[in-house]
Amino acid sequence: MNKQQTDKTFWWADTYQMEQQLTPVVARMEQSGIKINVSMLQNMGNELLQIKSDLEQAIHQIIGTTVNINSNEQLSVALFEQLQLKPQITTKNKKGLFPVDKKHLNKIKQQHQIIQLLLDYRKSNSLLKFVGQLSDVHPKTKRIHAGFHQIGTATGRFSSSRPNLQNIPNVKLDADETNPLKILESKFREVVIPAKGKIFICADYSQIELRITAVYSQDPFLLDAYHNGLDIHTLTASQVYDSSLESITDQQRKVAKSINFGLIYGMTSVGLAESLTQVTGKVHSKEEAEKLMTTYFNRFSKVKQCLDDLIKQAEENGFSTALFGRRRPIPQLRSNKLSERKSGKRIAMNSPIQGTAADIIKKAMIKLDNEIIQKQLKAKIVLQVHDEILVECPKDEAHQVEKLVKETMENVVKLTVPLEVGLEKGSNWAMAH
DNA sequence: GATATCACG
DNA sequence: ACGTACGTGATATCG
Repeated sequence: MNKQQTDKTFWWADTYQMEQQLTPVVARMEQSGIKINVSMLQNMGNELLQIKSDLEQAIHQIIGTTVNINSNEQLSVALFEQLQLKPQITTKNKKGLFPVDKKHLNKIKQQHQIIQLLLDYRKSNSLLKFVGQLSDVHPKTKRIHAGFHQIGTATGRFSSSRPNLQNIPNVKLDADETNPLKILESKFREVVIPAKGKIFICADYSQIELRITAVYSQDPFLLDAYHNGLDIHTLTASQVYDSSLESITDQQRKVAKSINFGLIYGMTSVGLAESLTQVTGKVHSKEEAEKLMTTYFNRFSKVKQCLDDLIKQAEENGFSTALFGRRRPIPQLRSNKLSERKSGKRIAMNSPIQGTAADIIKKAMIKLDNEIIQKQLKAKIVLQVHDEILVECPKDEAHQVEKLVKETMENVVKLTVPLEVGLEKGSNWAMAH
């Protein structure tokens, strides 16, 4: 390491030091691994194989056995040329074919019974891949030891691989759910279990990125909401629709929630319209989304100002800066292509927010792990999923560790809005108990 | 190796 | 007149 890197004045110093402190924490996390209920997973796999082969047979019955369902090219030809289904989209893809992605399939679902079969086939296929990945356990301990990569992402987040434990399906079932695939999907976090005599404590930051947006913008509505524990989406709806908090409908709240998500992503009218269409099940136009955005930014003018500032700073510097000094170069801002520059602007709005959240949870992991060691507890951090930490601990430690995790995460940094942590305990990662 | 698809936050 | 939400990893197909 050269002298410049250890110099406190070097811009990377704080972030670098934090990453160094985090390294042993990650090492312990990887070494601990996490236990899998292998027999349950196997049963799920068998059930899925059966479902998949039934679907395969039904689909081939309709379009003929020569078609490879996994080939989008062959599938597109089969649907739109052979079966003569009417595409609900004007633009073709690069191969000159109509797309067969989930979004488009959903639009043409009413035209033919085969579409639902295809969607289910894809789902069973996708779930079977998780079965395969989670089966890679140590023969003695039945634990998988995934990789967690503390550096490497553009924003400062973790990534996970071999297997990726940060994209395990997270489906909460409605009480009246009967779809067997949905039910199977909801069981994937149930096969992730603590060792004998231990339990899981799952702690997640509530809306951490939106809170960071409040900190960055110092918008009075957002600050007020988080200081007084108001429902942020309902508040947003009441501003956008100019109505009282009590009169906001479920639909209006859903719209507001999409706006708040979009905010963090540097939303566009098309992106918002698309998200609204997904969330509400009704078609929403680009123009409608544009009006919503205009109203939103009029009401939350400091948010608008803050996003503009983030862009301006990134354009001047060539990089974005998160709250604790983390930088991300954004060369797209100096591209000759308009679409690239626009993309760069969205990155400039999102990176400081996502990056600050990443730093906060990293700091919390360091502090929590150190506290655990200092107090000679047997608890272990076993997973991190961006705004969530999963701890495995002996049952007799549960009470103490629960409190420690929550307080550590909530107080690891002091911001102008409080950080709130939700806690769950359980005998598996689904936490349904 | 690029592209598409699909799982997560 | 464009092309659009941010960040990841795994897998199958196709050239």
